[in-house]
This record gives sequence, C-alpha cells and structure tokens, in this order.
Amino acid sequence: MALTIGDLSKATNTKVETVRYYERIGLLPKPPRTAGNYRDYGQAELGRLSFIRRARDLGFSLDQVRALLGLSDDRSCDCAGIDRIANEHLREVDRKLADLGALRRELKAVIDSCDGGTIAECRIIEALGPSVDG
Amino acid sequence: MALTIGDLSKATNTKVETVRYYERIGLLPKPPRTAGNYRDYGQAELGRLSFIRRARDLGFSLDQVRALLGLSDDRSCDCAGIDRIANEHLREVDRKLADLGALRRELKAVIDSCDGGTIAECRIIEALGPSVDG
DNA sequence: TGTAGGGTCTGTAGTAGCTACAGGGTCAAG
DNA sequence: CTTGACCCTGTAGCTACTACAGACCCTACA
Repeated sequence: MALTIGDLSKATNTKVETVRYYERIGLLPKPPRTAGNYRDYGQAELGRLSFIRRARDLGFSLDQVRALLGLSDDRSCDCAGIDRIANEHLREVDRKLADLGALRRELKAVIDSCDGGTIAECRIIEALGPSVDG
Repeated sequence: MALTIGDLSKATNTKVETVRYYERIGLLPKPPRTAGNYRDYGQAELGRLSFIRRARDLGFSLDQVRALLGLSDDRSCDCAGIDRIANEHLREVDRKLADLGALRRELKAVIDSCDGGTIAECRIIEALGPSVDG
C-alpha cells in the first residue's frame, strides 16, 4: 500500500526528480513522511500522477493540467470546462501542425534547390539570407 | 553605413536583447564601439544576422545555425556538410509532424468520446488516467 | 543652457519543464 | 558492519530568448 517515490516513478515512467518537481510547483500534494523522512505515497497520488503524465503526453501544458485537475476534483460540476480546455488544446495542436507543414515545404524547397558544388555557389546558403558581403 | 543595434533590430525583426544575446553566445562578433560606447555595425553583421534569423525561422537550432555559419564561412569547401545538416533537420521536422499527427488523433478521440454531463461521468477525465480514488 | 524623450549600456533574473548534480542520510542484505 | 541502492535538500544547468533595473548617451526643442 505504501509507495516510495521510486515506486511512483517506475509505475508512471517519470523521473524521481520530476515527481519532486511536480510537488514543488503544487501539482502533487506534499505527502506524509516516514520515520526516515521518506515520502510516503498511496494509491491516490499514483492516480493523480498518472493523470498528469497522460495529459502531458497528450501535450497539455502544466497550466492546463493544473486547470484540468482543479476541475476534475469537483465531480459534481458539469464537464464543459474540461471540454473547453481540451478543444482549445486541439486548436493549438492544429496550428502547430499547419505551421510545421508550411515550414517543411519551405525547407524542402531550399534543400531541393541545391545540387552540390562548392559553398560559394550553394543554393541553401543563398536561400538562407543576403550574402555576407551583400 | 554605420548601423546601431536598433537599426539591425528593425531590419531583421529581432529584439535588441536578442541581438546582444547572439553576441554573448558567439553567433555574432563583438562589434567596434562608438565614442559613446554604442555598438557600431556594418552591412556584414546585418547579413549575418539575417542569415541567423532566416535559419531560425526555418526551425534550425542555434547549434545548427552555428554549424551552418561555420561551414558557410569557408566558401571553397563543398556543400555536402550544409546539405547534411539541412536534411537532418528535415527528418527531424518529419518526425515532429508524425508525432503531432498521432497526438492529434488521440486527443480528438478523447474529446469525441465526451458528450456532456457531470465531471463524474466525463470521458475526457476518464481517458486521462485511473481515477483519483483508483 | 537646460531638459525631455528616445535610444543604448551592463548585468541579472525570469520563462517552461524538466534534468543533473553535490553532499549527505536511510535501509535491507550479506 | 559494510556495501550498495535508494532517498533527502538545494542548487545549477538546459533552450532561446525576454524583461527588467539603473545608468549613460544623444538629439531636439524652449
């Protein structure tokens, strides 16, 4: 039943330092300590940490995770707030996908323009800006 | 001909602090100073900064930019090194696109599973991990 | 000549989200 | 009773900037 920080760490694939970090910034509660001053966790903390890690894996920021945790703690409220945060995040992801796609096209064009030779005639270098003696 | 740091900043859409930062980390040379201890830039520095910014816009890391600058300084070498860095970066971008795409699908599935109601029955929260009282 | 406003200078600290130590204490096994 | 794995606190590092504070410089206008 009692779990050490190492147990939590292994179970959630999180570094020990990261668990302590989450405690420091208030995402995880300060747990009771053993006689030897070791952190003493239970199932609740394991669940909470799993939640945090899963949300992080899905790309939610720590602030978003904090908000999700805050909302999910009140199980009687309706889940519109949760839905809003998740959809906001989805829009962010879509923006990033679009940006990264555009960047890829541009980068590909720069690379394709080059067909070897010396640096002096390298199209990649050319494409990257006005030449140094411009 | 003589450019202040503000001129460079405006011409390349870079914050003044960022220009000083690039100097501090060695991407830009330490320029001569005016009588009043202002940085005194010429066209060469403008070109170099433009190059840096353009490469950054294309998602190259500062380390990659440093390598590109190093290679491009020797104009007689062949451009295989440049090509290698650019293609490496392209592969990185492709990896990120794939990861982000996968993340998006998963996030979408989580969101779509929710059809309102209270937090207690919220599928988003459920999907994010074992419940707190696991 | 004085002053108001911009711009610039150095140096330091903050951002996100960890990660990596140093220098110590604790605990179970042999 | 010692070895080794774990844990503790506290601090510094990472990327790529950004944001001050407190001072100095430079130009224009009264």
